[in-house]
Amino acid sequence: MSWTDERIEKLTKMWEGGSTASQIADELGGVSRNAVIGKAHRLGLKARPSPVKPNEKTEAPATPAAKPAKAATETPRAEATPRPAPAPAPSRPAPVAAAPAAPAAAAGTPAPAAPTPRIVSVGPGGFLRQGPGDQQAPIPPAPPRRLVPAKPSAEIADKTSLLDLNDRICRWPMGHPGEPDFHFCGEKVNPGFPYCVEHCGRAYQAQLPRGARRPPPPLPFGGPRVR
DNA sequence: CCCTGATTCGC
DNA sequence: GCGAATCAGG
Repeated sequence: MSWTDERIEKLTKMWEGGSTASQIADELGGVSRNAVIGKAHRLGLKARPSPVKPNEKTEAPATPAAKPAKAATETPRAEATPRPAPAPAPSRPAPVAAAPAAPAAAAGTPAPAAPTPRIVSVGPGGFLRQGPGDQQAPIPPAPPRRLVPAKPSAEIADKTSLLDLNDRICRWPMGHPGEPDFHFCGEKVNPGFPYCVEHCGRAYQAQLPRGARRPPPPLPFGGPRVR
C-alpha cells in the first residue's frame, strides 16, 4: 500500500482527532501501526501526548565533576522539545474531553498552593491532630453568581463556543475544530451526561470487541460532515 | 502481557 | 520515504 492523498488526509484527520495509531492503521488497512506513526512523524504532525515522552529534566549540576566526557560523547540530537499545551485531546468514545465541571479551578482562583511544612502528630486511630490555629485554609471561594457579560457580539450570539461550555449544556462538537464556525451543540444536557439526549445516543454506544470493530459510526471528526 | 507513541536505521 | 525493530512508559 502506498500513501495516496486520500490516505494521508485520513491519517491526518484521525491523528489530529485523537485516534490512536493502531486505530488509524486498521482503519486504513494494509499498513501497520508503526507505518502510521512513522508517516505521521514524516508529515510533521507528531505532537501528541505520548505515554513515554514526559522526559524533560534539567540536569542539576549537584556534582559538577561528574561526567563531562560522557556528555561530550553524547550525540547532540534535537532535545529539550518544549511541549506546548495541546488542545484537549478527545478520547475514543467521547469526541470532546470532558472539560472539568469546575471552571473556577481553571480560571478564577489563584490557588494559594502553599506547601507549608506543617507539623502534625498522629493520634490514636490514625487521625491527624490539629493545633487550635491549624484550621485548614482551603475555603472554596464563593463562586461569583453571575458576571457573565452576556453575548457581546451578535456575530456569535447563537453559537456555543468553547468558552460557553458548562456542565449543563451539550458539548458535542458541531463542525470541525479550527473552522471559523466551529462550535458546540449547546443543547440542554441529558442530566448526568455531558451531552444532550440526542448526542448521548451518539456518544455512548456498546463497545464492540476489538476484532469486531467496524469503521467508527460516531464520527465527530473526519469523514463526511454530519450536521 | 496488553496497550501507547518515539526513535532508529536498513532498505 | 518507508516501516520493522526496538525502546520505554502506562
